[in-house]
Amino acid sequence: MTDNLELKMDAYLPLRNVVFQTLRTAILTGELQPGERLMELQLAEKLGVSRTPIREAIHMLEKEGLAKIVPRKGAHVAKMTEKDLIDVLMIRKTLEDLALRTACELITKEELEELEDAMHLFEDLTKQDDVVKTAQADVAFHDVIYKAADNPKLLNILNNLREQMYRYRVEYLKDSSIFPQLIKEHRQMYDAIVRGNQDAAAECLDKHLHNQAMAVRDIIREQE
Amino acid sequence: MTDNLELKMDAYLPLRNVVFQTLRTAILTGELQPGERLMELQLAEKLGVSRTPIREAIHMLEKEGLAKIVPRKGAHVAKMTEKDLIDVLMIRKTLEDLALRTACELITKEELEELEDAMHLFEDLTKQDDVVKTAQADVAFHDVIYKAADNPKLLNILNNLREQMYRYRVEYLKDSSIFPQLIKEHRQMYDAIVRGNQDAAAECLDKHLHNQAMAVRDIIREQE
DNA sequence: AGTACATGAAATGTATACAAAAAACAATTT
DNA sequence: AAATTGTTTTTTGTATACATTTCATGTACT
Repeated sequence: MTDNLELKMDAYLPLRNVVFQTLRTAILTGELQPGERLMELQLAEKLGVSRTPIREAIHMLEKEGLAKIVPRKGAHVAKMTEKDLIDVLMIRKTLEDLALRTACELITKEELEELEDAMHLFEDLTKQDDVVKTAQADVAFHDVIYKAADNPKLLNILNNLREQMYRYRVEYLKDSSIFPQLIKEHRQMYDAIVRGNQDAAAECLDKHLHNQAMAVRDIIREQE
Repeated sequence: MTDNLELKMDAYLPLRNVVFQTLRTAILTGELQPGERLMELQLAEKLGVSRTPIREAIHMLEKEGLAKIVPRKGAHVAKMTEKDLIDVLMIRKTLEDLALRTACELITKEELEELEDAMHLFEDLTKQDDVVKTAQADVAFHDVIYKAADNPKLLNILNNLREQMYRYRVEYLKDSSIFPQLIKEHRQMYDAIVRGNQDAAAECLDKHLHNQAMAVRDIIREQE
């Protein structure tokens, strides 16, 4: 339930993209909650545009797994059940493992430096109190790894899967007591990658994902 | 280049879905070729509808990886480079392995029968001369396996990835000399699943995919 | 000749109007 | 009171009109 969606008119982008980004952020931050209806006219009036770009943005959201469209009924913010979570996790685990191992083989010196920077940035941000930025920094850390795997399709799928869990995860990042654990996991993963030790890196990743999963599961359970 | 697209008015479906199916089939059969432009007005006139459902159908095609949209430039049928093929295959290999192993654990007696039926149907169709039906039967065989894994998201991703290669693969199925090999691979995979031997099944799958990949690669190379 | 710029055609982006379906509500019947 | 039907309202689906951008062509100027 929200009243103050507002467009950030980034000049030259098609309106549908601006609307998409606006709605996406609203969903990821929980401003638009799972199950909430996405009505075209209502959103169009709220954002001051016509229905057309709203429709197209909603279709884009559906592509990302953030909205569900039911023909002739309308759209709503996608809900995630515990079964969905298990399914997504199984895929993520498999693909993140692939990405990580590939990255271990292909990563360049420059990318290793990027990874180190991303790690430090995350650590610094945990000391401040900005959940959104901290979450973004965490994403950025993993992104460096994904990108090093040099497979855009894989990157795309992983981002999609991650995003579906992301909005539940923001909640979990509000609990700052977990930061030390996250920092430790990042460092272990970084070290393993530097050493080129795929198995060790994969093991870290597995734990990291498992922890995330447990946290998200708790939040999903609460919601029901 | 095609002139005779025609809508199959399946009564109660939203027009966008009908248009989507029409265009999808045209792409998968090669009627609309990789790189060919998808112009809204042109398609709208050809199919006798307005631009709106065409636009929405094109967005759906993009979601499936069959079309590429460039803002303010328009859309075209997606092209696949050799690098794309390698990337897609890496993901497919990983996820099909996951699906197969999960299926080995979860598959029911009924589904095993379905799998056997699908296998026989494929074998029968290879004796006739309908490339499209044969290809569909091959898809159906693998679908039974995917479905047994009981993970709709995984099913969805795998279907998408497969579809991206499918239109190149139709060409390759026209060469009927490869049928014996395909039949053999299906049988080996079926046997391995019946025995619950995950490793053996996975090995079959690997070969199966490898063969497909080589064939698609050749076709892609020809196109350049 | 070659570059820059103007012009026009064609395509996509957006808004709006109208049609059709679904949902909400009221009235009536059982 | 519950169920059913009919009516109104809301919402999505589709068509169309208008705005903007892009691309190609052609012309003027150096």
